[in-house]
Amino acid sequence: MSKSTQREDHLKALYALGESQPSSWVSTTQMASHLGVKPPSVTAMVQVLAELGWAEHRPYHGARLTPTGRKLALSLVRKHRLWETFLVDRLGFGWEEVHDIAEQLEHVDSVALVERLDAYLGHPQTDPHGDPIPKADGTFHPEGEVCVLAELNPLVRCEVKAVREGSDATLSAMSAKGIALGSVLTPTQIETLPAAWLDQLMVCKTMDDGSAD
Amino acid sequence: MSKSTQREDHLKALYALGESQPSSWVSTTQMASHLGVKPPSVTAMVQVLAELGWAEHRPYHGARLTPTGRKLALSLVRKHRLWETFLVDRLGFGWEEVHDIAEQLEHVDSVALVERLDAYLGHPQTDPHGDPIPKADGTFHPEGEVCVLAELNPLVRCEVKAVREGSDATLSAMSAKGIALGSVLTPTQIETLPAAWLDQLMVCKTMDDGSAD
DNA sequence: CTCCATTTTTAGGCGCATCTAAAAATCCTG
DNA sequence: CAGGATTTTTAGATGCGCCTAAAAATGGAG
Repeated sequence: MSKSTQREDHLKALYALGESQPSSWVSTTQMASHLGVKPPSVTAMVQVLAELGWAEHRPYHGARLTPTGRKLALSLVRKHRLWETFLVDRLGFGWEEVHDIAEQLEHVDSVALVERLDAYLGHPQTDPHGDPIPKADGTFHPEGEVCVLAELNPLVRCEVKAVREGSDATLSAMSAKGIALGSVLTPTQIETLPAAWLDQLMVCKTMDDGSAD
Repeated sequence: MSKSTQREDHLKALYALGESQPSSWVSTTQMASHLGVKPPSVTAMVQVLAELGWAEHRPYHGARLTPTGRKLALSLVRKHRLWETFLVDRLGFGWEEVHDIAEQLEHVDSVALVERLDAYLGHPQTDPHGDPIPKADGTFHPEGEVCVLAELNPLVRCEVKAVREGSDATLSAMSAKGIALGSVLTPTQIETLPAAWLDQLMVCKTMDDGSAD
């Protein structure tokens, strides 16, 4: 709120249109129709974003995010997708109902809130639509990044990469269940595991079903 | 958001100052210092609220909510306190950190969101500061109102008023634990009860310790 | 390469919420 | 109850984000 909802919306539009497009310059007309305002309003706002160092404006050619602007846009996307996840996973909304509400929630200004929400939701990697959730530093969870099994959200096929703080007893119990480094776990399989293991198994998403090789 | 955050803030100020005061007329200067703006700004806004039918304005004497305005103000208080409860109970914030965040969240406009949040939190009757949370209809949970034990939030001393859907076995198990109509349950006691009972026991808050009579 | 159609920016206004300064009403004191 | 001190409202201006209409730049067709 403090930093102006409108600026944030223009920033997000610039990001959304810039990513999905071959040429990196986004026209003000495009942004205008995306935002539901008239082109002159966009021109004015783009000039403000340029003064803030969040965007470049090449008159009569279009606008483009600066690295700073991109980071800010990603933090908005992050907030939006975390809130959507909360609304669907926790409050039981249908995925098609949540966009407008998340649109409002994403403008709430509190770093602590976002980070606590992220932790509360189990550091989800994608939102309910399956779109990836940027991390706090503005990067994405790369395909194949290692995380704690407990934080794998949504549950997907994954490969065991390491075991943390495992006693000998735990390790043998795991191998008794056929779990070892390189094992592939399916969502259904994961749900049958002892809760304590979820914090010990380090995994990464995989397409490999573990049968080959 | 849609209805203007500022109007809502003025409405809330009017409610807050009007409730805690003997005379029902609130001066614009009071509101101004409460809101951190200058008196002329409040005058202007109060005139808008008056046109909307949310407040009465008696020039040079002060302002006062209409019944409609009071209902709107209560729905804002409701949202504020529900969000505070969420932030503390679910996200683990300290009670002193949450006011500013709740201040932003309360302006999010979605009836469905508030009602789902309320249910998710277990229909709490008070917020983390102990202030009562208005119900959706703008009334408060009266002292002594009957609710399901599962929805008693926060846990306080309460009296058993009825048992819902209890099989004979359940009822005798309850009496074995000393629970009957009129029994008084303490928070520590409640935590030891079988989870299933929480949905069956109808209780109301009480000060009575059940020993007399 | 010129000229016209299209896109984009500039110019000039409007509504909202705020401000300061000045005018008006109230209230308090003698 | 008169007059000055205080409170409150009115008047007029500012910043922000939006608009429409007009001017300027681009770019494509002949």
